[in-house]
Amino acid sequence: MRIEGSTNADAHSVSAELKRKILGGEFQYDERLPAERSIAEQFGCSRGTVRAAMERLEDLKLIERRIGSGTFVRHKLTANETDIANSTSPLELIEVRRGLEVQAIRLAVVNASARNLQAVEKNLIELEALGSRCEPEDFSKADQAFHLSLAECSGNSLMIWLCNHVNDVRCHRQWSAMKDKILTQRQIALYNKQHRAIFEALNSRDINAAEKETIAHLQLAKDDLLGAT
Amino acid sequence: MRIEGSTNADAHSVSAELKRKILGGEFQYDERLPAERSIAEQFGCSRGTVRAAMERLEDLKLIERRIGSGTFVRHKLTANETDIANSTSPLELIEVRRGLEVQAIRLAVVNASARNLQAVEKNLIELEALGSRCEPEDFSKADQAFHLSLAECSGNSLMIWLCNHVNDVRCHRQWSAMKDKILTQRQIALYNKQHRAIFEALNSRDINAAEKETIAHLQLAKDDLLGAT
DNA sequence: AGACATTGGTACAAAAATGGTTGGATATGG
DNA sequence: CCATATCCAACCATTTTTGTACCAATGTCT
Repeated sequence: MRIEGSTNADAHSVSAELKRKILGGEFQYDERLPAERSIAEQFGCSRGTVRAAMERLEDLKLIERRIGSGTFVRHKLTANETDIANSTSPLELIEVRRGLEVQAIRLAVVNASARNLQAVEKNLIELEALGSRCEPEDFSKADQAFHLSLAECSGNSLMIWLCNHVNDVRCHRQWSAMKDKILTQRQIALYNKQHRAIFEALNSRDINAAEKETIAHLQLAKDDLLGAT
Repeated sequence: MRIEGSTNADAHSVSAELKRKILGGEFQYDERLPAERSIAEQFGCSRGTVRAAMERLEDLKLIERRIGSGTFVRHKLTANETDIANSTSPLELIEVRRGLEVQAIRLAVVNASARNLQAVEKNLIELEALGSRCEPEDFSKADQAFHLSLAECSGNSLMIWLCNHVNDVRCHRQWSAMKDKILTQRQIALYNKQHRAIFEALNSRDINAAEKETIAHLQLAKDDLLGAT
């Protein structure tokens, strides 16, 4: 298990995270990245590990490094990254999730194994442990993990695949820009209540309650989205 | 037989779950899986069991293992969406369509333009013109076009994109094999009645009727599928 | 111009982590 | 009883990560 921030990270996860931040626009073009030693401290790993990750990104032509100066973003995307993700608005995303995840929870109630439920509960507990004062970024990640573990319960490969890819969209720019506005302490607390309710319904195999709670959850997310624009 | 011990897992269930996570995209291409020892702990089984499961996945060319480095996803199938298609059963497909298309029709009732409705009607007329004696292959194509034009009405680009790709799955092997059994004259006539009902509901902007008819349509398809196996 | 701090680049050895392997103990079901 | 499967505890070979030290280039200050 890779847990961000709190524990050590290997070269793969470091490069993946940096890549995500660059492609997601968190690090703008031509911007200088933090120093290697600084990133190492931030990830809780050694400088050598960070350098290994950097070499990967350099091979991908995502960054350029200059001795004594720093590391700079030099990405040339457009071709590969102009996928559906970037042209999808957060509102469109919620509408699709409402279709997919409501059906997923219905299947989950029927098909979830004991192990599936344990995984969901684990993610739920981690999510709740973050508390309502956590960083929106951290909450968003844990929230995504929770919802994906719900999809897992469906036992339907196609459903899982779709939920995974649809949730990837959340990492992109338009959504990132709104996270800070929407994910206030108050809303996080509300969301967590709903997460708990969804899990309880699923755990007791109550299909109607599970569906109702999931719809309520996505409806709230949609309302928050509309309120923030 | 395997009694569902809540914690222990045998090689079969471990490999099945890992396979699902790979196919579902939770473990993406080129990503490193958790270490064997870590997976063993997670599943509450021994490392040997995990290794047995891994060997299965290696035989299936799903993963590649490197000493001292780790286990990596080598599944070209995750690279594009047509591959998940081949490993999706018709039943799984119907379940996903039930999620997507029901939501699509709800959005369609709200958002469909006059031009959208004309396109749907055109496809519907063509479908009906085929009659109930047509080739299953031809009906399937026209049916697909009709359903895609419904998705178009949603005005949600992500929804349209997903419905397009999900419907592509129908062109593949497992589905093709069943077409001839299911698409009898009698069933084609039934399906066409439902198509007409869906269009009428959409055209008169009756969201509840549209949803009800769509659910009924997919339910019938599901029942036929179950009956044919 | 010169001193100094900061940056990435390099080298090397110790420590840790990883998959691969072996042998024997312990069930479980035929 | 045997066959199969699982578990456990080692050990091996390889790779990765770490820690440390130092080098070279750059930027900033006096």
